[in-house]
Amino acid sequence: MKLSVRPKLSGNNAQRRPTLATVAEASGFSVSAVSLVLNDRPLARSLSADTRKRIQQAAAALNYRPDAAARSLRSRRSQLVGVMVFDIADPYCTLILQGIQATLQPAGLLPIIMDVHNQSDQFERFLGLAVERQVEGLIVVANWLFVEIDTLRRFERNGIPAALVGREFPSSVISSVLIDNEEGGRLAMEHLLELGHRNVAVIRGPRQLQDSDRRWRGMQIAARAAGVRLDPQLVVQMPESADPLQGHVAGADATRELLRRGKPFTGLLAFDDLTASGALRALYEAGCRVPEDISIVGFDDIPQAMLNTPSLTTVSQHLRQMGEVATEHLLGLIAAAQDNGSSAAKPAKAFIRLHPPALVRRESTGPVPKIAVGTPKVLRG
Amino acid sequence: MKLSVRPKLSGNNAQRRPTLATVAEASGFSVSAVSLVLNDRPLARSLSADTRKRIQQAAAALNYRPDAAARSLRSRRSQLVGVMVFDIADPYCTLILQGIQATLQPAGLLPIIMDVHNQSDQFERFLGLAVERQVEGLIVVANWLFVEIDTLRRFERNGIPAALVGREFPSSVISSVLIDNEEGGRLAMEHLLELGHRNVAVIRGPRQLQDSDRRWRGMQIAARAAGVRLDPQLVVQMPESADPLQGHVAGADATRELLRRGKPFTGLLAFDDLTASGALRALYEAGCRVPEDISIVGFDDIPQAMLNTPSLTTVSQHLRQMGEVATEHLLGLIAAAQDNGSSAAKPAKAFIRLHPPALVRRESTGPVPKIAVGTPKVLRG
DNA sequence: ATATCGAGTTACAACGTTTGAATAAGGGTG
DNA sequence: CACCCTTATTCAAACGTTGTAACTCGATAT
Repeated sequence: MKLSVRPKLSGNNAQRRPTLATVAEASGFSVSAVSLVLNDRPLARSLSADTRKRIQQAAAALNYRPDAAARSLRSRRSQLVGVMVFDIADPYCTLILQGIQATLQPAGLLPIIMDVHNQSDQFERFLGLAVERQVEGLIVVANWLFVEIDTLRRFERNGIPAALVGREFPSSVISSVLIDNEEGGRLAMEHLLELGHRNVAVIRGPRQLQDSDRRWRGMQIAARAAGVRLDPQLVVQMPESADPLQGHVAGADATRELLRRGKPFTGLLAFDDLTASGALRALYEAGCRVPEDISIVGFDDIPQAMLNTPSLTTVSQHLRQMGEVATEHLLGLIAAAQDNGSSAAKPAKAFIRLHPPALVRRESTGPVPKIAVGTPKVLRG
Repeated sequence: MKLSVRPKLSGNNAQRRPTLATVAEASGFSVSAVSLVLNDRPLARSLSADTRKRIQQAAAALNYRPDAAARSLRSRRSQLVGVMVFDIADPYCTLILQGIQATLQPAGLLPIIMDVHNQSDQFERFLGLAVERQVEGLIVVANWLFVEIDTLRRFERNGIPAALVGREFPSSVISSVLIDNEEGGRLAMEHLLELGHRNVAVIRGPRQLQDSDRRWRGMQIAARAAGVRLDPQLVVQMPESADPLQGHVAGADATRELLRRGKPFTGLLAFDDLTASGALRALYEAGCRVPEDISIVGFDDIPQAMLNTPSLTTVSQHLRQMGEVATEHLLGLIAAAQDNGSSAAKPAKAFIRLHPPALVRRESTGPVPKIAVGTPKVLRG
């Protein structure tokens, strides 16, 4: 072992992290051999067992860790996946994030999470970053994202595999995983109908959200099937808002509006759980009890739905699972992109996966009150 | 312009992303010149204005973006900061995260967020990843982190600048930013005392959390100062739990226990907001009204505190701000580490910053009831 | 004796960027 | 005209990895 062969390494004792060269020197083999062994490449099979052992020991002794930058540069694989959420403070997002992270991890990929806060400049910035970092894929949690559809279109160009969660997007390239909103709306309405409610109020979500219309359609279908008429007087529309947490006050406002209109109702379908919590507040102020006087159903099943008093009956989106499904799909896309490389550019047709919702019965719904029409006190008589 | 000089570039039309060489070829200057100009290096001043313009135009035309991997490799700066949270689904974390992200962004640093889920193997994994990715700094949101203190100690070794949020850590290297829990406890207790409450119950937090004891101490101090005795019968202890969201059920259980003991009380200091929401539930079940019968104070001021019915009076931690402060401090550490390089290793003494809390008055507290001692119905008579 | 082989191992050229040193062309000055 | 000083520009060597091509060195076949 000629120790003075690499004066730079032995001389420079400003203790840098060990590199392949360090391990090579320590073990007495070449850099190539070390790389082969530590990556368990097929070629490493042709190295003698003893060599492999010595290299591994040396690496362990030095606590060697490959440099991700060098590796990405050389292998053109960043091991990074960009994840864009519209607002990380929204509980809706975090569960999906957990699903994404859990699925990415065994694949050896690291998520780069970015909160774009519904701002299109942040959106641009993130796209730029994603390209610079050479992310291998992109996941966008987009249900409450108000960025113009056109900006999303930009994804298609750069050719990076991408998946959307919570929003359908007409594209030949980008797939979507989202809840079956129509079915969810149906479930919610059916639940109230089964409990005997006939006067059902509805708080429709903001118009810019795809979800709003679909849930509403599902509710209508269920009502029609049961031969129940939905009184237009009992339907209110939430205003547009860029902040999902505003749902609470919007829900309270909408409910007060309903009460003001004076039309009696015993059931209330809120756009989502935050809306429902706002409704709870408004009803509480008005002095009517849930579920004794009025039953409320939410949507999403965010963790807080369980914490409300009374806890919310809601339509579960299985958010974590949706994150998992989207990520699994993305992993497939990434693998495909890696494979064909320059061969037949098989574009792996985009698909849209509607995730089945499930009704979660909790305390905010109950049988229709027997006395009178069960309207709140303020409306009786 | 000799087009065939670089056959590799012009021949290989499997359209890769443009590199410096591409821009160089297009503009007719050297790679060095392009690099100099695009990075606005001092040396670029010596290039003619015309040259600079042409290079910039070429880069823009090609939509050139530097490759982060190559750049990190060469410059030994990853532009990455590792951010560890104990549970990304905890609203406590997400606000801090927003503060971190907002502060990191103008500094050109990208956070790598990792949810370690209170598991020590995840913790290890993250540390490994952070080293591989050569993160320039580390932020740990650690208030509800149960990893043994020893594992945290490992941070000190690797020499990466680090900051903790929400937990004090005896270290000469790692700084902490956390709420002044004692002051917070004091504020909460004083608030109830000012409202006239004399029989105040307390739900103490899990023993493993530093926060628990300190808040308790602050409460005691305030009580003593006012000459009010805290009845041990009115103090309950939350069990240990690795899941912060469990706080809700633990809070409900603790409150039921308080009611069971039969000692009348009109005020209740909960460990945190989730605990308080659990208390709300238990009191609701027991048929007593908040704040008419009993006043409740939470801690943290998570967004959901506002959404409760009634909304929670609580002690605000200014979570976003704490994230910002910790990050700013970390940026300083990083800059220092970059500067001295091999010169005097000035270790930038670790500091502990106690963030001042603030009482937020909402609906869950009110004046002590006049009738009787204001005990819940079940306890009266 | 030489050609052939395969097992074991290594040299070397990338990947895209940065940067100190080097070069080339003017433009005075002695 | 040899000198040095700007000004404008490029060279070439890294950074740590990876993977292909090539090299040794015995052993076996010709």
